Parts: sequence; C-alpha cells; structure tokens
Amino acid sequence: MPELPEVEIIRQELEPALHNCSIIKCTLNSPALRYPFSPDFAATLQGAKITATGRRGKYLQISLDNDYVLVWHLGMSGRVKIFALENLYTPEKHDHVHLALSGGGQVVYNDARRFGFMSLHRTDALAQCPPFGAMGPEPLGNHFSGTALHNALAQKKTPIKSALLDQGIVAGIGNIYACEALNDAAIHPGRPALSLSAQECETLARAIRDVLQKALAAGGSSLKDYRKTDGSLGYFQHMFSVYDRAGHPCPRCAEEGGKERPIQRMVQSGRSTFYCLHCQK
DNA sequence: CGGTACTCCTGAAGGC
DNA sequence: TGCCTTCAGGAGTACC
Repeated sequence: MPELPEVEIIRQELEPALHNCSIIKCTLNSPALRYPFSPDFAATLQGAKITATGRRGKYLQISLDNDYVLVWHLGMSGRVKIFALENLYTPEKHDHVHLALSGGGQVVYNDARRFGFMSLHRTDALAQCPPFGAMGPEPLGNHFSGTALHNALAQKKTPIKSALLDQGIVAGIGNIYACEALNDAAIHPGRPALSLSAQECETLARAIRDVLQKALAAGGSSLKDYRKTDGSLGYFQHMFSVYDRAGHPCPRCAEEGGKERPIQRMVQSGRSTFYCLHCQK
C-alpha cells in the first residue's frame, strides 16, 4: 500500500529513467486495472516524450509533450520495475503495463490486486479534475501547517484517524502513516476531529511531517539494496512504531521510562487502527 | 450533505 | 499436507 513516501521514492527512481525519453511502445497485458484502459490509452502514450515526473498525494503524474499527463495510482499492491535495457526484463505474473523507451529502457507496472489505475488527462485540466481538484495540501509542502489542519478539521465530527485518511483534508496519508502520526503526536485515533485543539493540530501536523520524512529517508536507502533483486519496493516495516504491532510495547511509553504498554488494535470504518491506550489521549 | 457500508482483487496467513 | 476461510487496503459509489 504505497503511501506518500513510497510513491515519492518511486517518482525519484523514475525521474532519471524517464526524463526526456520517448515512449516507443506501450503494451497492455490486461484490459483493465481498477478501471478499464481508455481505447486510445496505448496510442496516446506511444510516440510521446516524457517532459517531467511529478507526484500529488499518492498519485504519480507523468507529463508528456503531447499535452497529456499520465495519472498513475499504485493502489495497494502496485509495483514499478525499471530496467535499463530490454534484455534484462523477464516477464512476471501481474505485469499489466510495459513501456519501452527510447534508449532501450523499460518500465513495467506490476499489480497483483489491480487496485491501482492509469489514466490520461489533458494537462490544462489536470488540477481541476477529480481527485486533484478537491485534494488537500501536500503535507510536506508550504500550505500544510497546524493552523491549516485545524481549519480543515473544524467541521469534521468523524474520528481523527478517518479524517487523516480523507485525501481532501491532507494528501497522501494512508492507514500506516495515519496510525504512526497519531502515536507520535500522542492523540487517540477515536477523538472527533473537531475536538483537537490548535496546539494538538500543531503537534499532529509536525508528527505527520516527521513520520513521512523519516520514511522517505529510510526508503531512499533501503531501496538501493532492494532494487538490485527485482526493482520493486518493499515496506519499511522495521521502522513502524505501532502499525501491525498489536501486543508489542508502545515505544513512546518505553522512551518515557514507564511500564511497557501493549499496542492495541481496533477497527475504524472497516480498517485496522493501531494505537497505545496509555499515551494517546 | 455527512457519515457509513459495501465493492473491486489476489495472496498471505490461519484454522482444522 | 492441503483445502477452506478470513483478512488486508484506496477510493469510488450507493444509501440512509
């Protein structure tokens, strides 16, 4: 389930492989990912030159010189494989999209669960079209702050955990980093979002940035080792404080020298939330 | 309109 | 050992 840090790392990996390259051939091995490919999908890509690689929230945005942008979401099992030369590529199960580039490079999209998707949008309409038009600020950008978060949560009665998953409030956060940030900020995931004080929003905004930046830093280094094998991205599970760690001691409580408190699991809106009953208030 | 439940998909993991 | 069930999750949609 790539969230903002994983998608950003993939973008950084794609940038040198794609920039100024033309797409020689686009091969689709499936009629659809989450959504069907548009009939002219491959034809629109073929012959286009890639002018930039961007990211907004969990979405990759590959700009082309034909006035289209390839919008690419990795769902939860999407993996991107990059090969410098054609003869290095061995097809694997769930390789749905294959891009052959000028210069011999290749980019492959593999997605076992097909929750991801690719679509093409006109460049000038991109910022207004769903989901970008209603998307909240980039958490690592200048428009995100404690004040901005406080304002965005002002009318939200929904639990703060659910609010953090709402891409309209802040972009790019998924289940893992929502849990991690709330633990870091010592805020209980079940609190109504509008009940957070300005100070708590300040703390939470800082925690969100910290958690994402740490994941980015760790991902950058772990990726170098991992991509030698198959080019895909792993998760940075070794650094999770609470996610998928029910029963393990809460690291915040351990840091403070207190008694070890086991991490709890509960379900909110059908999704697992991991938190510490003791320190998250 | 806010909020919840359901839906898509497949592989991993657990139970018997 | 192997089959069956359950679970994981983003985001769109249906529905109250």
